[in-house]
Amino acid sequence: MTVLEERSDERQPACSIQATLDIVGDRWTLLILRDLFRGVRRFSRMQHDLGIARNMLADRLSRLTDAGVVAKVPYQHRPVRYDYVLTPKGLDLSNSLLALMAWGDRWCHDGDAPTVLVHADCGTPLEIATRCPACDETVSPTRIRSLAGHDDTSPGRELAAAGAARAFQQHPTNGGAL
Amino acid sequence: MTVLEERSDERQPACSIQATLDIVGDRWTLLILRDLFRGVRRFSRMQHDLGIARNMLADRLSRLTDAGVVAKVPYQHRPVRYDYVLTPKGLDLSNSLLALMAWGDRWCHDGDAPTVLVHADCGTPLEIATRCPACDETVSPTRIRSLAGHDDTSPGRELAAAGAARAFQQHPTNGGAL
DNA sequence: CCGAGTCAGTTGCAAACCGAAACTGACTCC
DNA sequence: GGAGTCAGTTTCGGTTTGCAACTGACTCGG
Repeated sequence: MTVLEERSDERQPACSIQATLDIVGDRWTLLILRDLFRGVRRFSRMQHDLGIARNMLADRLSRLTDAGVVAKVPYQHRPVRYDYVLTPKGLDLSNSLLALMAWGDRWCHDGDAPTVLVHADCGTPLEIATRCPACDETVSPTRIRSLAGHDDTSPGRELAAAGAARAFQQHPTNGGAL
Repeated sequence: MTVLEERSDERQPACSIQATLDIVGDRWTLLILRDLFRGVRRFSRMQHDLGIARNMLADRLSRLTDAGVVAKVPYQHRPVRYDYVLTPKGLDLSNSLLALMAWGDRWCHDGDAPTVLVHADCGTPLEIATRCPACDETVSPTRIRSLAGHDDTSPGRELAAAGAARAFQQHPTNGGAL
């Protein structure tokens, strides 16, 4: 039992972030998914791109396949050789990858992104955002509240965002990136 | 040198996803950030919430502090005890966390989210989306193209999304989540 | 002022994880 | 038919992880 699956003991039984990390919460797994999104489909190509050990790659791909995130489609028989392609479940991770990438662009590369993602229809650089469908506007972290889904008791808790922002203001000496 | 920092050998020197993962690409780190977003600020509370070993927690918090994602603000002297709060850099990770959470809601809990995030101003459940600011619309993964930022040669590559979707259609027998 | 309790963080050690290299089949190409 | 490629699997030693116990430095009640 590896660290990737051991969380079945469920300390936070119903946390979706934990559930997601149980599947993709591993540096190699996320980098493999990045490669898949970029169109890399072959074992050897990924191995070369990532510099990952082959046993690790084989292990991660089979986990992803078991999880239904990736599917193996044979491109050759005897010996069977597979392309690894994203399933709909895997494609749906694009927002997550994009959000991580956007953060890296902003904070690790001073905003000048190594690769820019643009809208295929008009060429405009894309952005990722939390939105309120009713107000039809982008919502800042300070305007987010969490609501218990079922078995919790606190309705409408303030997320840390606002509080943290306040607390942080009071100590402007800390934090490198201010 | 841990797995968290060893990537300075830079196989993909300018990949923002890799850069991001160098900082937060670790299951504990992301769960710690989740707690911070929820308003947990004390060492002992996090330790109890997460079930993480204290040395791990101390290590991760000091990494996050070094990275400027978290700041320590003392709430007591002799002995100095700290609140851990998100810096602006840390707050900016909310989109990433939300995207991971949304994915877990959809694919690990059949869509019935354990916790729902709503707009503080109107109570509407939020969504996270990739958007084109010019077209003012949500962009699906298949309509995304990648553009090299500077030192690459391939302008306007098709991301895997479209191709993978096609390839996957041709083999509808694979993949658990169809 | 004393002893119990709490809290943040460190140290020791066994277990789990990781990656390099070697190995295995089963081709493909000349 | 021999060399080369490809997708893994196995082996093995070093690194990392995490539990448990320990260390300071308080706080609190009396």
